[in-house]
Amino acid sequence: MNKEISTIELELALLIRRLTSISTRKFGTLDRSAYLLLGQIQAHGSAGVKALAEEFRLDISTVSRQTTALEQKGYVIKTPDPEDGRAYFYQLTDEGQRALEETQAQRTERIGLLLKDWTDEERARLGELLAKFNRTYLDD
Amino acid sequence: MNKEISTIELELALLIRRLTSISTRKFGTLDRSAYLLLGQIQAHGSAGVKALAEEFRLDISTVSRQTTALEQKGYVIKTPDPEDGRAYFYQLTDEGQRALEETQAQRTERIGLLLKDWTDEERARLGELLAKFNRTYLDD
DNA sequence: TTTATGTAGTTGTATAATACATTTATATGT
DNA sequence: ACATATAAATGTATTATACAACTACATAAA
Repeated sequence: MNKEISTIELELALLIRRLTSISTRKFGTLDRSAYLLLGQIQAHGSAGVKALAEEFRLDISTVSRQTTALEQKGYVIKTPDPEDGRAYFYQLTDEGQRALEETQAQRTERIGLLLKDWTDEERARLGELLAKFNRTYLDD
Repeated sequence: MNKEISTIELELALLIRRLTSISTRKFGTLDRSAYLLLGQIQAHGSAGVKALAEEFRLDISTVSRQTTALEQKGYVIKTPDPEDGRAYFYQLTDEGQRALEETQAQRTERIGLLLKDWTDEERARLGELLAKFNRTYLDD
C-alpha cells in the first residue's frame, strides 16, 4: 500500500504545480478564485463570506476582497441578511451566471482536449476518484 | 463523455484550491517548491535552473531564487558546468537528501491517513490516473 | 578574427494572493 | 445594561510569481 500512497503524493504535488502555473496565466474569463466562488454560490445558493471562506479554507479577509472584486465586476450582488445586521448574502447576477458558464465551457474544453485519447472508463474513474478524494478532505 | 469531463474539471479546481491551502500552511520540512525541486534533482540527477524551470513550467528567475534559497539552507550545492561557463549544476547534499526523505515521509503519512478507508484498488487506480494525467500534460 | 547574435543565470521591480491584526457594527448571554 | 462574541471590512506584511534589464559566456557569420 505504501507504494500507491507515495505515487499519489508525488503526482499530486506535481499536479498542483502544473495546474497552478496554467491557471495563474489567466486562462479563461474568470480566475480560479472567482470561478470557484461563483460556482459555489450557484450550486449552494447565496452565501456570506464566512461560509465561502470555510468552504475553500481561506481567511475571511481574503474572501472579503475577492467578493468585493466580483461585486465590482457585476458578477454578484450583495444584499444584507434580514436576520443578522452584520451579515450579507452574495447572489449571482445574470452576468455572473454567464461568466461562470463561459469559463466552465473554456475549462472543460481544455480538459477535454487533454483527455481526448483516454478511454471513457478512465475519464469516468478519474472523475469519481477525484470527487471522492475531495469529499474525504471535507472531514479533516 | 461531457459529464465526466465536467466532473474532472470541477473537482480539479477544488482540489487545487484545497491542497494549495494546505501546502501554503507550511506542512512538513520543505515547502512545495523546494520539495519538487529536490525531488527532481534526486530523480533525474543534477540540473541547472533552465531545465528545472522547464520541468515545472516556471520562469527561470523564479527557479533561480528558489535554488539560491536551497543552496543557502545547505540542501544543494552549485557547481559550474565544465563544458559551459555560463551554466551550473545543482546537486543534492546529504542534508538535502535527508530533508527530502523526511518531507516525503510526512507528506505520505498525511495522504495515507486521508486514504485510510479507501480500498487498495482505489488507491492504486488514483495513483495511476494521476500519473497518466501528469504525463499527458508533458506533451502540450 | 572580429563582430553580432543567442543563451544561462542573476537581480530589479511590479503584481497578486494570501494570512494575521485591527476595527466597526451588530448579536447574544449573564 | 454590560460584557463578550461574531460578520465583515480594512491595514499591513509576506510570498510566489512573471517580466524586464543586465552580465558573462557561447556560437555563428562577416
